[in-house]
Amino acid sequence: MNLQSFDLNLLLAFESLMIERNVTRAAKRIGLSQPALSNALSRLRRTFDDPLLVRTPEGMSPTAAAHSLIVPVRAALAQLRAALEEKPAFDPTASKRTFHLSASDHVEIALIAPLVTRLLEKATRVGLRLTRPRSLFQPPAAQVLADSIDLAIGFFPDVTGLDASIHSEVLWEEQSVVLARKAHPRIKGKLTLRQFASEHHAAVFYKTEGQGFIDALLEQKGLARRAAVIVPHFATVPFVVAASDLIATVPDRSADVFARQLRLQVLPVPISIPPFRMTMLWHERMEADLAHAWLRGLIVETALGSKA
DNA sequence: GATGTCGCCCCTAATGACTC
DNA sequence: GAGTCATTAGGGGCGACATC
Repeated sequence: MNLQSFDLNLLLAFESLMIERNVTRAAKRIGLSQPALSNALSRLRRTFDDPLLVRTPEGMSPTAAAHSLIVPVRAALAQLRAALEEKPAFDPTASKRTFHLSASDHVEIALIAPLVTRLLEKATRVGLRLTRPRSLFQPPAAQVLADSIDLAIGFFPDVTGLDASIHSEVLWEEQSVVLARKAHPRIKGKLTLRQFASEHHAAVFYKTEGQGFIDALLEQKGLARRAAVIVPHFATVPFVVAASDLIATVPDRSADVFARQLRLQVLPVPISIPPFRMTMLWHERMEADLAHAWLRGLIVETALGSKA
């Protein structure tokens, strides 16, 4: 590629698109009109000979090429920003900083474990301190992010109404799968919808009352399931499934981790469950913090690379 | 240095695709 | 059918380049 004929502003457009997964919001983010960003996207597509982001019912979904491109692009932009701001670059090998993260148990299993491996390779003295969010699906208040949490990572169904001071980036899209023990007497690599409804479940319920979304989906089809065990978090579920004939519907990343360790089979859910986006949130006051930008880059890199 | 031409990028407005 | 969002079309501004 000839760098002289490449508009480097396209990298900013690409970064913004990868963060927002929406052309309108990505345009607003970098101060362009929506058609201008749409045009920038089409130029990016021509340049890289790849659609990069494709329209889906859930929004603009990055291709494999976009995923592999964003890591070096982010690194290059971070270096440029550091150079332009004339601040010394963050040295991960020398830093003793401890980052405070808010994450659910699922995020800990799917992301934090591989993140720690990378952290130990690159920044032996940097620490992580994790706290459990008060509400799993509600983003923390802007003041909390500003004062006591460096990053909040989780499934936040509605990030459109966030305070303007909160920045967000989608890390990955999670699919749901079914876990059953390999020695299950009735399940051998396949699961019909009727069988899914008739088996006893280990269910994850964050609320103390009301109906779960899987129960609502089954009800639409005139079916119901029996939750023999209800727990408030994902971490217990694979152990319950491994020790019983119960089945459980869990996020695929956690399922992959536990299936390898606990002799479990992972099966497609025989009912259409929309994927949910795992998102990282941070306060705008962290934007100029090079150490924070470095950690965000490492998290994005880990999220892209830790999918089994 | 001044002027004209060309190409690029952004804008507004219109259109198309998709979902509910 | 209405609403949302991406794409396309046409026009204007601006910079690069060639010519005088």
